[in-house]
Amino acid sequence: MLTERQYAVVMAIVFEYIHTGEPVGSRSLSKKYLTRISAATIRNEMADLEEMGFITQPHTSAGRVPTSKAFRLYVDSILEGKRQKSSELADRLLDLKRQRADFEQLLVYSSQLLSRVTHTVALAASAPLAQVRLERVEFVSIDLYHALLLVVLQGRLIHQKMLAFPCEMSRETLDEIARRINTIASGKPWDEVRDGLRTFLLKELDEVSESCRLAMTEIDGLVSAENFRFFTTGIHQILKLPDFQDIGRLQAILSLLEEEEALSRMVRRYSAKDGLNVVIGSEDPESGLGSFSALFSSYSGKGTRTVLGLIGPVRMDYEKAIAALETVWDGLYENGNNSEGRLRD
Amino acid sequence: MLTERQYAVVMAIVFEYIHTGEPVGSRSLSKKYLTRISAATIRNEMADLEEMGFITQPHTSAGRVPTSKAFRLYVDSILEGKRQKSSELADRLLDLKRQRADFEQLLVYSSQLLSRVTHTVALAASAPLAQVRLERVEFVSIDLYHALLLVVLQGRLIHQKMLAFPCEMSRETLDEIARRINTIASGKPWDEVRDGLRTFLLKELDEVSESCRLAMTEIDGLVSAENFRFFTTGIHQILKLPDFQDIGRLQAILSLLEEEEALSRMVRRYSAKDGLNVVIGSEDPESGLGSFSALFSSYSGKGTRTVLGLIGPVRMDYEKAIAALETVWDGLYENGNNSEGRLRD
DNA sequence: TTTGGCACTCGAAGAGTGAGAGTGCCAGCC
DNA sequence: GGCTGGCACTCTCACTCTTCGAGTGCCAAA
Repeated sequence: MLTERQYAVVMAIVFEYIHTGEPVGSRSLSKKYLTRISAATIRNEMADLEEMGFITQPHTSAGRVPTSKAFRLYVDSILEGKRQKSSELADRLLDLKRQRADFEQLLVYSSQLLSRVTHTVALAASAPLAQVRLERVEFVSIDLYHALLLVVLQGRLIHQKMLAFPCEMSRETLDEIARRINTIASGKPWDEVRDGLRTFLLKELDEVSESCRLAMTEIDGLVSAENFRFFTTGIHQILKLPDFQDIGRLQAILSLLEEEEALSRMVRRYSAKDGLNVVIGSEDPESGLGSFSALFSSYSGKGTRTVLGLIGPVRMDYEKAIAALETVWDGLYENGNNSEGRLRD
Repeated sequence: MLTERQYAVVMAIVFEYIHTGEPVGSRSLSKKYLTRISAATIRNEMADLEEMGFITQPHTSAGRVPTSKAFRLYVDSILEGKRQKSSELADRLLDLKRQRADFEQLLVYSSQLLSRVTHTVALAASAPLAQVRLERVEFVSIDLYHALLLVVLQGRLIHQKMLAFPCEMSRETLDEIARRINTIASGKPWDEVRDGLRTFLLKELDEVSESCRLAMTEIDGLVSAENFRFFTTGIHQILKLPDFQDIGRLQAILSLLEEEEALSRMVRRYSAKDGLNVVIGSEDPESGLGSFSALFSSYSGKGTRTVLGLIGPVRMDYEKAIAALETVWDGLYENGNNSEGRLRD
């Protein structure tokens, strides 16, 4: 539906706008990018493109600003092509991996790295999948009234909760409870076993039923929801950008970043399918991104869903940002079996 | 060294400045606060006070702005008196406590509450004391090459680390290692046992020495440093304040909040003694607080040091903020044995 | 020692102006 | 028919000038 020339004009406008932040005029386009077409011709094309919704004018007699539709076109064109990996970034990630941190920690370090390199807010998240399998349950007795409940999930994912019992619970009792739970539930997807387990326990283990019931509801809360754990870094990075001297826009994004609930909804919505996704804030007012864009790389494997993302201004350097995210993401998962947080070296 | 009247003038200037944010003129002082003294007299006093360093003029023919010296005077006068507790705040905290969360979680909730009420950034931190006693060490075997190392410290403080072993480690071996460590080290302050333990282990447990040595260095890193764990909330709160429409100041504080290292240094420096401390940023340029002030409430008990704090603009409502912090802090620790994160109800 | 009065200072806000960038449209050219 | 150069028009931005008001400092009188 776009002629080749119109496409070229849109791309040039987006490119120029990303690099200057100012409305783009026909003359500068003709001079810098499309030297074979005159400014007047570009003006005509621009009028059409404006009608089609790719660009707008902040006011008469100003240049054109790309709309989210144009950004989408631009981003898709980048995603289609191949990006060059930054070998420097890959090296620095390798350094991180040598520090033998666990996977979650590595994820945090990676996001810090990303944030510094791209001058955006980086976001890392991991969540157990709903259908994750329960490996086993274990109690670590702390004193007579307290125990640490460890839920070991598939893929070495561990959730834990300190439990307070209303009555004395000996180590032996706890071990026995854990043994019984494991006999029934180990190896099964948690959402399948949960209900059966609860009724079983409440009926069979009458002598310790009160504590058991308590423990059960706790376990429930631990894994039942597909809750992301979030790590964000680099808020100060976006303050450096010339775009956000105006506080109002910052407020929106900071509220979003501090509100795990909203953040979780946003991430779940836009990282639904594995791989790299680009969300342009103004494309969907309900995203909560406002005048920001986000990139998400996500992957579901053995029990966990992992997301690594960037949040930056709509006119961020997508090419660089996408390349950086891909480089880091691939670095995280490369060496085959190293994925899923394996710690072997 | 200040006459009674000079003192009154300083207090009135600070009070008015806190509530308006504008330089305070002699006329409005005479009208609003010191009705028995004429503006001309106040002008004379102001000239003296300026010489003494309590107030400054942003430019000739503007009102006076209090300096950190004046703020300090004001804050001290508040701390001397008694504040009224907000019963609403106390009630909301009680609600939180009923949710049976562990102490650290409760601390986080409390700080969120504080942030909302005072419109400042709230900061919660907890750290094991250097001389904390080791209760015991436990390994939870995950698979042949991985185990979760749990270090149980005095006061139910738990540190943990996922360990990767370079060779197979059976559950029995791990239990044996833990048993030996516990025999020697349990009940002793960690910094005392550490060195002896290391040499003991490296010599005695030769057959599993490589893994042991690894485990030991990990334990070391877990407790050796007095590392605060930080939780901050409410960054978006300070964006609402009229003072910080200027990005530069925000940048300083956001960098500080995102840099755990610097934050830790700052907190350690200003919450050295138990109780409530007020830091006025401009009083000490090295604080990193810039044009912000901070309140810290801190307490060291059975193994942990806990800090709850607020960071707000220098001209924050200290009276309200101090009262709020005190209310929440007392709420956290009241009911005697409920302190230290006891979970009984 | 305190007070009223007066001249002076300075910044904030508003109006006016010119420069510059950009557009839309028209008429001519390939 | 599509492309281009030219021209009139529009709108913002930055700058200057002016006015207004709040506030001071100082002096002389009570």
